[in-house]
Amino acid sequence: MTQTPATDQTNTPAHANDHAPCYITTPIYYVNDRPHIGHCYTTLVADVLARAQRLLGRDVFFLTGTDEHAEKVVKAAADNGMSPMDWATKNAERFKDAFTFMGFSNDDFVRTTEDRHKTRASAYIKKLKDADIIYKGEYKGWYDPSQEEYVTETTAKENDFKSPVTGKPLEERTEENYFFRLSNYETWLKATINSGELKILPEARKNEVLGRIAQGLNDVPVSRRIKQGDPDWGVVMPDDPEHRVYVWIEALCNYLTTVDTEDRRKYWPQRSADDAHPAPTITHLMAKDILWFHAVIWPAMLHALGETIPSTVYAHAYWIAEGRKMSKSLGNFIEIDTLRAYAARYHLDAVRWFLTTQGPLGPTDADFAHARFVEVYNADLANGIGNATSRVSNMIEKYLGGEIERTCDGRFGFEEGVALQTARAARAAAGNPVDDDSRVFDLRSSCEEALRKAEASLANDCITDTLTAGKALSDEVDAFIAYAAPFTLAKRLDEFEHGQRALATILYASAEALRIASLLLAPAMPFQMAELWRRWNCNHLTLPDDPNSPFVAPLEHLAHWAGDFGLKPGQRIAKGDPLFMRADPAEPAPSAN
RNA sequence: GGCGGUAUAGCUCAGUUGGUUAGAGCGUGGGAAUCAUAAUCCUAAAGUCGCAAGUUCAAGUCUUGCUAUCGCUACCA
Repeated sequence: MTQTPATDQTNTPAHANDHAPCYITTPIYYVNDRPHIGHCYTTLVADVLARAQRLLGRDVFFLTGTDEHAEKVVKAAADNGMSPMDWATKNAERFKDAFTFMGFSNDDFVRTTEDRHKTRASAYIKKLKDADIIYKGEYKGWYDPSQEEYVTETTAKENDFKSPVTGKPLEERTEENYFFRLSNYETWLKATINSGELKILPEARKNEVLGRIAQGLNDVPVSRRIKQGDPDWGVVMPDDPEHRVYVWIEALCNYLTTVDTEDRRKYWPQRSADDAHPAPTITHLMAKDILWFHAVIWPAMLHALGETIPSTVYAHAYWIAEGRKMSKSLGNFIEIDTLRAYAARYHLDAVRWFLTTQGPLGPTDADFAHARFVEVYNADLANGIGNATSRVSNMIEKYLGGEIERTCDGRFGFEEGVALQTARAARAAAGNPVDDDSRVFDLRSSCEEALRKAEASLANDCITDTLTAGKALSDEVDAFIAYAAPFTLAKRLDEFEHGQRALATILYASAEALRIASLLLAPAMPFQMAELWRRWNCNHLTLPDDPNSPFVAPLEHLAHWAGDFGLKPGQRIAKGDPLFMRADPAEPAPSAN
C-alpha cells in the first residue's frame, strides 16, 4: 500500500510506456510539525494528480517525505529526552500514518537523514563547489546574540536594529560562508520562465517571481561555520569540515537524490537536444511560502549541475479555518485528527473531494467551513453521484432483475431512435407528457467530450476539470432520467411493442455514462468508486478489492462507450448501501475527540 | 516603506482585444415528477460590477485618485 516503497516496476502495465514518464513531488515536511490540513492538502493534490496520470496510462513516480536536518530538531529531541534520530523517526512515522490514512499512493517516502539522500546531496554540492559555482565568501549580517542567530536585513531595519525577541541591540557581524552564484543565472531564469520551459503556476505566482527576479539576484549563502558544541546533524560542506550546508539547500536535493538511481533515472533523465524519447514531466507541488526556493534557486542549481529542470512548479495558497487564518496563537489549526473525524462521519473520499474541489489551488486562500463542507457534500456527493448511482442501480434491480440486458449507442432523441419516443409515449399515456418533445441526449458524445476535457486539463497539471467533467456527466444522467422517466415506462410495458427494449436501452445508457463518470471521479475518490465498480462487476482494476492496484488499461480504453471494459449484457448490477449518505446540516461539526 | 494582485448576485467565483437585456455553481422562492439517500427535473427572483473623477459615440473591461483586502520584500524551517 501507500507507505511501501514500490521500488520495482515489475507491476507496471505494458501500456505505461506509451507515454512520457511523470514525476510528481510534494515538499518534504519539517519533521517537528504535526501533520495538519496544509501537509495533507498539498500531498492530496499530488495524489489526485498522480492517480489521474496513472489513469491516463502514464508511468508515474510520486514522492513525498520529511525534512529532518534542522537544528531545531536537535533541540526538540533533547527537550523530549531523545536522540535526534529517534525523535525524527518518531515524527516521520506520524506523517507516514497521516498519509496512509489519507489514502495517498506515493511510491516512496524519503527522509533526508537517509544515506541515499545525504551521500548524493553531498556529491551534488561538491560538484558545484569544484566548479566554483559554490564559492567561499564573506557574509555580512545582523546577528542577534541573545538568540544566537542572524536576522534578515529587513527584519533588522523593521526592529530598529534590535532583537525582535529580546529588544537587545543587534551586532553587525562578518562571517566566512559559502555562497551559491545565483546572480549568474538571472538572465537564464528570466528566459526559461518566460518561454514556459519552466512553468510557474498559478499565473499570479509566476508574475510574482518574475517581478522579484527583475529586482536583481544576489548570491545566496549556503553554509554556516560549525561552532564549538554544535550537534553533528546535517550535511557537512564537502572538503571543508568546518562548514555545514544549510538545511534548505540540502533538502531541495531530495527531489533528485531519490530518483538518482539506475532504475529511476527515467523520471529525471539527463537529456540532449536530439533526444527522441518523449520528455518526462517533473511537477513540484507546494504551498506558496516556499515558491522562491523551488522556482528560482532549485532550477538554477539544477542548471548549474547540468541536470534537467522541472517542467512545472505549482504553488497553491493556504487553507483558513471558518474564515480565520490558522495560527499557533489561535490554536485553530485543522489537524489530521479533525480530518479523521470528518472521514469517520462522511467518508474519507468526501474529505478528499471537498479538499480537492474547494481548496486553494489558485492564488487566493480557501476556507474550510463546516457549513460549506456539508453543502458541498450533499450537493455533489449525496445528491449527485451517490444518488444517481443509487437510482440507476435500483431501477436495474427492479426492472431488469439486476442484470444488464443490452447495450446501446447512448444517443436519444435522434431520428432513428425508438427508445426515447417510446418513453415519451409512456409519459403521455400516464398523463404527464414532456414539456419539450424535441430534446435530445447524446450521452456517448458527452462522455467522449468529458474524456477530451480531462486529458487536455491534465496536460496542464489541472486536476479539477477532470473531476467537474465527471460530475457534469452524472448531472446529465439525472436530467436524462427525469426526462425519459424509465419508471413511468416500466409500469406500461405491455402498452408498447418495444417497451422492454426501450427500458433496457435507457437504463443501459444511464449506467454506462455513470460508469465513465466514475472513472473521471476516481482520482479524487478512489475508494468509493472502486466500491461502485465492485457492485457493478466492472473490471477496471487489476485487483478489484484493492483500490490502489493499477488499472488494467488506460482511460481511453476503459472509458470507451460499450467497449471492452464497458457494461455488457448479462453483467450483474447490485445496488448496495448509499455511497454517500445524505448529511444533516444541523448536526454540529465532527470533533477530533 | 518598496513592488505587485484583488474588489462583480446571500456565498464561491467566470467575464475574451472596451460594444446590444452582466454569467456559472451552490443557496433561496415557485412548479412538476416519484426510480432514488424527501434525492431529481423545470423555472423564477436577486447585482447602482468597492468609491469618485476622467478618456470615449460606447467601460465591469482603459487612466488617475481614494478606501478595503491580500501577496512578495531573499538566506528560520
